[in-house]
Amino acid sequence: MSPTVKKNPNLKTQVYNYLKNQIMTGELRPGERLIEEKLSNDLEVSRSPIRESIRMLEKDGLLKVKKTGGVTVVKPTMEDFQHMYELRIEMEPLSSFYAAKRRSSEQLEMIRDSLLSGKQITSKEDKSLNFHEAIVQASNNQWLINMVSHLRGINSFYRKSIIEENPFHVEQAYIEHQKIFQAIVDQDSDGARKFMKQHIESDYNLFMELCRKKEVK
Amino acid sequence: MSPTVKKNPNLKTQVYNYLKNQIMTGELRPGERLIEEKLSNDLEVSRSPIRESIRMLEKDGLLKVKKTGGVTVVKPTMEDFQHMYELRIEMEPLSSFYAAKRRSSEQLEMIRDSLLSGKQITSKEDKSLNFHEAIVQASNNQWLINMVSHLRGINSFYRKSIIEENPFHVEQAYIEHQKIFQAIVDQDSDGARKFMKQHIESDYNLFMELCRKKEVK
DNA sequence: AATATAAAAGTTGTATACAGTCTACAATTA
DNA sequence: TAATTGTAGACTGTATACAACTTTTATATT
Repeated sequence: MSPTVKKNPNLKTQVYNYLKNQIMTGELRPGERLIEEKLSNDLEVSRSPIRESIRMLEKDGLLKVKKTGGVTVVKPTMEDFQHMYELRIEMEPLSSFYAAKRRSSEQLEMIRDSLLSGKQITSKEDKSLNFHEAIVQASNNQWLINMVSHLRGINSFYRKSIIEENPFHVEQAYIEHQKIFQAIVDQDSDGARKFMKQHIESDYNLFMELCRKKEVK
Repeated sequence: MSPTVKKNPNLKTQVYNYLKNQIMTGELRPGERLIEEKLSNDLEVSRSPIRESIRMLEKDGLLKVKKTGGVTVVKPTMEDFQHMYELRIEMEPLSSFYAAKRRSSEQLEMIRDSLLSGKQITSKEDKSLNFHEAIVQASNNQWLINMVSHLRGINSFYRKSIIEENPFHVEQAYIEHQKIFQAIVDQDSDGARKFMKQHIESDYNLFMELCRKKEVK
């Protein structure tokens, strides 16, 4: 056997990735119930790896067990959203702060790349994800990376659950990204923190505005 | 085991709690490997609930899989510790901030109780856990509660892993707690945030000092 | 027709079986 | 002696079996 051939990750990991993706993309709707045996048939694996991946997704906050038994996709409320922003508005600036302090030159390049690729995006997809992701990575704090990635993931899923169309203010975002980037280049950690805070705040305001429009409709 | 009448929480939850406790108290040492079959024999349950609780503990950051397969108790480094404090030093003040804003009168009573019970503790155990826990709860932000509880849990476990004896500065801590509490009573959210930040900072300094002493020895 | 009750179907929780993989150590060869 | 191969035993990953619960549907009672 060739030693170069990468072995497939185990089934529980594949199932985990599959389900996570289904939830994130909205194929599995909030509130929808997951039936282990049905998944078992559809994916052609036994229930064992399915149950294990369900436990992981529970911990991710994407699934929740009903008191009676049985799991459903989490159904976010506006309050959840509010609470998540209360966190993001502190933690993302924190990640900028440490990114400015500790980024390696490779990491700086990663951030620059994602900044530039974000310039020419359509309003359909949120490539700014990459910019933010590159910044947390550059914070070089594994705990911060995990928490912020997690928050951003759920946040984007929640956002999709609450408002269907999701226009991003591309021009505005790009300007804000530039300011953050420059501060990180200059290793101006306080500036990086401040600009990121403003950026998240304006994202929050945009979101709230969209929610209000939706209510009116 | 015996399929007699068992109404109580399911086995995976019991196993999860048991293992978590074992890890937190240090019965299971950092780096130690967990053998599913051995646990299965010891606890007299099958491997199924054991595997599921292992997946949960992995997500908690208490266990990690080795590339070869098999899980071990996480072995924290000083860098981990540093990184966790970088987070706590932001998030605990944040929880104080929202506690001051949103605490119910019942929650305020809970905080008062834990403040007073913390007054007469020995230096052996950290009852101040309760004070901090009561405060996050009063933030009424479920996401913040989860993250801070998680951080505090791991932090205390890590602390135990690095320095054996763990003297707390009871008097000093009580004074700081009082200031935080008063700010929460007064709904002075900025004050609550500031005092909590000072408190965590002084905790951090104490910890670093202990580490240095240990190195010298 | 409404309500209570029992039988059936659907689902989860747990145990067990088994195959493939890894580890350790003894036997073999250079 | 050192390196290599073989092999038994130890573990894990996955599948399957089955009992206990739930929910639904059907039946009986009033």
